[in-house]
Amino acid sequence: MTELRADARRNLERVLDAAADVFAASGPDASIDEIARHAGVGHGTVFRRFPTKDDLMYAVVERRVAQMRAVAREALAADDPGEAFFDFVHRVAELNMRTPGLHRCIVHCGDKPGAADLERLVGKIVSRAQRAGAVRRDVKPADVRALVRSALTSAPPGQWRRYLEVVLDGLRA
Amino acid sequence: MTELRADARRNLERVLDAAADVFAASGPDASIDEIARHAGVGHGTVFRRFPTKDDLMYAVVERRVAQMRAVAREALAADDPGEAFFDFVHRVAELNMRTPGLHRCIVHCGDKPGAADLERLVGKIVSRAQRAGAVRRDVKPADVRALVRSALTSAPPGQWRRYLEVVLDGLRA
DNA sequence: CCTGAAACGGACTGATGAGTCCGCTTACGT
DNA sequence: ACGTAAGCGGACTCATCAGTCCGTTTCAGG
Repeated sequence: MTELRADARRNLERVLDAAADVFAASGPDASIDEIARHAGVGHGTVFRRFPTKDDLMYAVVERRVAQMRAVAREALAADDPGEAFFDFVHRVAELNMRTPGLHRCIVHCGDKPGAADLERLVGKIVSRAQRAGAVRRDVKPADVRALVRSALTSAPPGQWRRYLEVVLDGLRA
Repeated sequence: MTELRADARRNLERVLDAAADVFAASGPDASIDEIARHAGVGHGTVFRRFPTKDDLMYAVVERRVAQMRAVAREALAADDPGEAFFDFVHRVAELNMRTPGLHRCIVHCGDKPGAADLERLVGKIVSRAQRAGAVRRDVKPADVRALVRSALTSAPPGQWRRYLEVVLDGLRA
């Protein structure tokens, strides 16, 4: 069952690549038809591998979530908890704002794929920074995520760094 | 032409009231059919008065924008510029968060209706507060609006006051 | 080769929602 | 009261998009 025919595997890759491109460009509203066209296959082919549009989106989003987990693990290994936290936020923001459409897909997915793990890591980063007195104590990790995310998505193109600084200033103890 | 027949005027009011209710409950995605049903008229009747859905939404949004203008004028009349600014933001937030759906409509409208005027008033409030040293100088009125708005819309139900405080802290000089 | 299973792709369905049209109804001036 | 224009409402069109189905094509093992 894991053994796909050669053409099938090729098409599967094409679909995933196309989906990454199109979702990155148009966000979660991208249509399956457009992705299929971009991949050079019929949309029936897409649906055979991914029964629903969300399934396809999760597959694309998963890669990004994995990257973020890696960044989070690095932050936990760093020495200064406060610096680690702010650096982590900056790096994740940088990662996501390179493809704002994909970022909106992550939001749309409600963090379904490998989110629990990432959530746990972020929780550690935040509470460590709070214990070190670098971050105000009346916020939870979910609050940090929501606030940062909203600053990023509401900023006009090219302005998100400034907006992020404002929110991060507000988060300092 | 401005003289509507009595039944027409009655229906127009019903439509506007229904639209206010439904948009407040469901945001900009509310369908014309639902509004018409809620008003007890056919949807043809709605379209006769408001050629497009956006026209109807603007009409509803206009009322709220007028309220905000009034609050802004009060703020400009206050003595302490810094206090006036933060108080203004709080009051506008309070106003909008009582009907989050309508708030989303305002966002959707991109501030089309009477926004220029409101924009101008807010500009004065902000720069006055900046001159008084209460607000950081590297933000423009549009930034304030975007940041506050994003904090409000991204907060979980009941949490928006906390989120607003974080952003306002970030905006202080 | 040659055959059968796997894969393909596009026609089709079904749902939704904006906006149009027109035959019927109703207000209101005379 | 009555004629008519304003008003009504819902059936209809049109577009979009997710998801299904099935006749045809293509791969791969013997």
